[in-house]
Amino acid sequence: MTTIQHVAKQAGVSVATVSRVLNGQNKVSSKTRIKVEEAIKKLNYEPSMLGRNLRTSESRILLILIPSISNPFYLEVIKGIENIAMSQNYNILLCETDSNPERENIYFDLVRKKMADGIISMDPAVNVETLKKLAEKHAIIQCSEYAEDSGIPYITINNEEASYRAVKHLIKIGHQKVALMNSDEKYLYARQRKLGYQRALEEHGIEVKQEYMIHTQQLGFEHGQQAMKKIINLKDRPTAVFAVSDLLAIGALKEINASGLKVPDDVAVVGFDKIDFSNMTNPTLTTIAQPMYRMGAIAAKMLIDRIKGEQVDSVILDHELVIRESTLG
Amino acid sequence: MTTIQHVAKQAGVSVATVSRVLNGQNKVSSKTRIKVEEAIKKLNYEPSMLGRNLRTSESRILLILIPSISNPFYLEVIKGIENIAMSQNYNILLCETDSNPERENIYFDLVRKKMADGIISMDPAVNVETLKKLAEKHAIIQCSEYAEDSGIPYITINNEEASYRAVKHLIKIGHQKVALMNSDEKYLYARQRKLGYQRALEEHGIEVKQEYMIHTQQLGFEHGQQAMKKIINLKDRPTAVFAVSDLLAIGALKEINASGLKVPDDVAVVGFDKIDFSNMTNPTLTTIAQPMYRMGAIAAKMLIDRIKGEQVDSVILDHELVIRESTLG
DNA sequence: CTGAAAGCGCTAACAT
DNA sequence: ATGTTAGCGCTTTCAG
Repeated sequence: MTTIQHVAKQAGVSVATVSRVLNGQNKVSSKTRIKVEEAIKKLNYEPSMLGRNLRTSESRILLILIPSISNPFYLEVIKGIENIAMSQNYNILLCETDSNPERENIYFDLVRKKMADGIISMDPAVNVETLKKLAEKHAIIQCSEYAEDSGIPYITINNEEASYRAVKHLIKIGHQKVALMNSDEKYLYARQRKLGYQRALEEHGIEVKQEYMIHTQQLGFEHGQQAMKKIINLKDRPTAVFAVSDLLAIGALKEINASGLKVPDDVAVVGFDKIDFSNMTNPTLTTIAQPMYRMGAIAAKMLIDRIKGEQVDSVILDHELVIRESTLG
Repeated sequence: MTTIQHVAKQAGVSVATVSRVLNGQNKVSSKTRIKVEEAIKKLNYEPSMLGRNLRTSESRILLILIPSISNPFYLEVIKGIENIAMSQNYNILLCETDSNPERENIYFDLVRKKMADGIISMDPAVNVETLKKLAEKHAIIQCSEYAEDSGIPYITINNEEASYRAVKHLIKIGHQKVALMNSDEKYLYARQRKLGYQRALEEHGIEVKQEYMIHTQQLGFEHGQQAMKKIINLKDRPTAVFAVSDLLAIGALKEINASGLKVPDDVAVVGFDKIDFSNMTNPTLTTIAQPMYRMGAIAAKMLIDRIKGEQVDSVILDHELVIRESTLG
């Protein structure tokens, strides 16, 4: 392997000078710079990050914690993170926890062991206590999902408001019997979206029925199908469903169809996230758009600032209701 | 920061002994082992990968090159890679090239600079010459897409055969006018799947029409929609479409629907990959199932073996035709 | 503007 | 079984 030593010898300078050229420091005369550059080219030298990383005591790796790689919502956020990270010479390690504490701990170890410089946590199931502990010594940002009083900076949207608007839209187009397809209320976003749902109903004098609020274990198509099955079998069947994830909503669409009912005539459906696929279903899905890319980009910037030792403030981003066929007519 | 030195001092042993305990070597008496473990716990010591990595001259990172993170096909493969990698204490760096040579080069630099120990390339658009050059000094495996005579080990399925079976199925259920929705033929898999398409037609004495073979720039819903628009407007409209990706097929489904035609009665559709979505469409999509998870797992094993300096052989995996509603009736 | 030298945290001969 | 020591490849004072 060619090292900085070889280059120094070849160029007839010291390793320090080679290092200076490598790092673009201007304290090098153009004559020696050229000598060094020629040596580098001639020897086909590639500086090793291993040496540099040890010396500078950084890994230039950002860790991203997501529950599942299968949810397109995260993918779009990741794109935002990635672009900012790359532009600042950071690389990202995608860590899928499957909401499994054991896996989570393996990933946390990565930052403890200096394999990563910081964490963007998007996992609702993350152990907040561990996270807080970790945040004492390491740079951490919470993205989308967060623990309110953890003291760890976060970026998110106003879930309660978004949910409120989705349900209000359903009420406005004439629905009185609106079901909520929610995920487990141990997650903050689930509690927030439920609050918005309730506020919209109450504001219009509609009774909040316990049996209209269905919970799913996870956010996947199949879970949406199963939950929809329950809703369809309700004795006073709802005429509209607000699902807290497009994946659930799409599963619901499928199930409604399978049962011979029509969307939106028999049951209207609203999803959440505006994933690409939500525009490919038949009918297309009304949904809440989150600025996923921007959320990721800002989260990355926040984290890098944090790594640099700066103080950063939490951020709340806007959302938008996108009306499509599943609530039309 | 607590280092191995501190632990050694605290335990009253040498750093070598601490290192031995850390790496689970059995050449340590249980008495000293306990002393060391106590010191570690007391000092809350976490070994730094940075030091170890430099010393052992490895990064324990595997680089995965994919064209786009948005195609669920890759996600499933990645899960397979990830599981094997984690079990062997490797981490994976997901690198999305967007089929952009510039980005590709940035990622290649990561292995040149010892930031990664090896590469699993899944990018059809990869620069084969660069890859070959890189493979001289670094561990590389090609996954799914490959360059035939590059000398770089690969794992894939028999694309020609898979395509042949898909088209044969369409012919068997009565279709004579079968369109091929292919991607750019600069990609090997596109050429192979075209070959299978042609073979199936020829075997049944059906003329291969140039205008029945449509090409898309990328594998996305919208590209499938656009391509389907062209197919619908053909003067002798095909009654069946074989798309080389589920994403394209789902776009096609959407477009057929939008034009007022019915699947499968007016147009039958077959996709490729069996991504999760393919079972959520209406109607559900007939498709070729690839063993994505297994493909990833084996690719990871191959790469790690390669990193260890072992010789590995290329692998061809099985595929399967999954018949669903889009070709029923 | 350049060089000498220290040292980041760890592992692995080699010696005992 | 344990300790001593060299050194992985790099950056960064500190001198000159």
